[in-house]
Amino acid sequence: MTARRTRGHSVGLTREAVLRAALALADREGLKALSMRRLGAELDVEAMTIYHHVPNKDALLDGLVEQLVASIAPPVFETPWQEGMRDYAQSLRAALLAHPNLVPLIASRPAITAQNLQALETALESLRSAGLAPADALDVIYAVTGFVVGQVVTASEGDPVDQLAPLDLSEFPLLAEAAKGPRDAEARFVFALDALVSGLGSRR
Amino acid sequence: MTARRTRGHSVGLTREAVLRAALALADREGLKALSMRRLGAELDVEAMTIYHHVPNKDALLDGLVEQLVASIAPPVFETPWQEGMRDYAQSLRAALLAHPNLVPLIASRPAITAQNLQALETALESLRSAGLAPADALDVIYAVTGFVVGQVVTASEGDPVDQLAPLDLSEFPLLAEAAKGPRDAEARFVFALDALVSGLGSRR
DNA sequence: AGGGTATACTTACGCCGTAAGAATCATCAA
DNA sequence: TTGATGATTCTTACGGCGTAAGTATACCCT
Repeated sequence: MTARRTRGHSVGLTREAVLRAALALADREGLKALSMRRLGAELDVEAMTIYHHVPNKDALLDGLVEQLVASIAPPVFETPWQEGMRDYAQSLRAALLAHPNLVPLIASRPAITAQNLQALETALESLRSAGLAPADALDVIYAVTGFVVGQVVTASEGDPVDQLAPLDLSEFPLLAEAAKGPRDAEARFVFALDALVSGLGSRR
Repeated sequence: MTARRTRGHSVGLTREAVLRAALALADREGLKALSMRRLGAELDVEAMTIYHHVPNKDALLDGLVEQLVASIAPPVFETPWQEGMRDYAQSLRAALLAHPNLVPLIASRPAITAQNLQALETALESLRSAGLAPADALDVIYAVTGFVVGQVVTASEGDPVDQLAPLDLSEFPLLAEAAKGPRDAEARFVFALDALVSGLGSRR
């Protein structure tokens, strides 16, 4: 009854379609669910068909992080550059939090592609007009990028404070007291980001 | 000829021995090589035997990160606390760099155990005698820990500057200029760490 | 009309994590 | 001494994985 496709009939698969479906699947069901067979099913195609658009699974995963990194708006800096740097950090964090299941991927594969290098170069230009020498600018970008990744990674493992509930709080009085505050992940991030950026500013 | 063991003969396996062998294998051949069968071979035991000392593979991986986190010397803070915080960051970084293959693990699983919470509580005590209120102290520890993880994670993906070689440098003049400096990963880390810690200090 | 090329499918191999159960050993009570 | 009990290990098997190799079909250009 159903009009089953046969061999040779193109279904119009493209690398972009594959990556989009992979991203959707990973977002929806997690990285472990993202297998070639499962992704094939999602695309209504046999697993091996995907290999016509992506050389292997690692390349597919690389494609996912490349897409995610590319989705970040290229930062623009004015004088002083601190505010632009905070904006950059926030949008990087937002991009990561938009796809929490991909965070472990980001943390384990390089995201250096020609396009991303171009964005980096543009940022360096922008920072130079804001008064930062290229070497210093690179250090600053590097510091902030790593910082954001770290904050997101450690926070996405679950806030330590949240894990206190099932434990005996009385054994950890200071922790219990510290956890009383209304601080959430966002506030903590802003607090640390402000500290880092202001520290970077006063140092160079 | 060889004295082959048979069923029932205990080989004296313990959870600790399993974790040690797993760590050694992951260090030597990477996370992908760390399969239950392969680990069994390493211990001269069938794969299923391992399940008597560890409920499943995820628990084994959790054990690895728990061990790694526990290997960090509990930080001690005096007045002012900034120097102790830098020491803590350095020893955390050293612990991570000592097992680079585990970094993706750290980045994807919680490391909250009773022992680690105890270390955290101790650190909070120490920070309070150094003049920091518990809530602020927790924020600071949280900021620095995430920062270190992020620096290690992004740096262990390979320095972007190192990846420039095969590319056309003339397209990215500022990047090329910035890469000329003698900055290595260590120097970059210290630079960013100093900025963060001093920023944290001047803020509270 | 016919051959080349792109696309998709099929089959198969060697891995993986682990559920279920059988075999052997050490210990101890009767 | 014997026999039951529990601890420890090995064996077998299942479903899933990534992907190499080969096959079939459809479209396009001459």
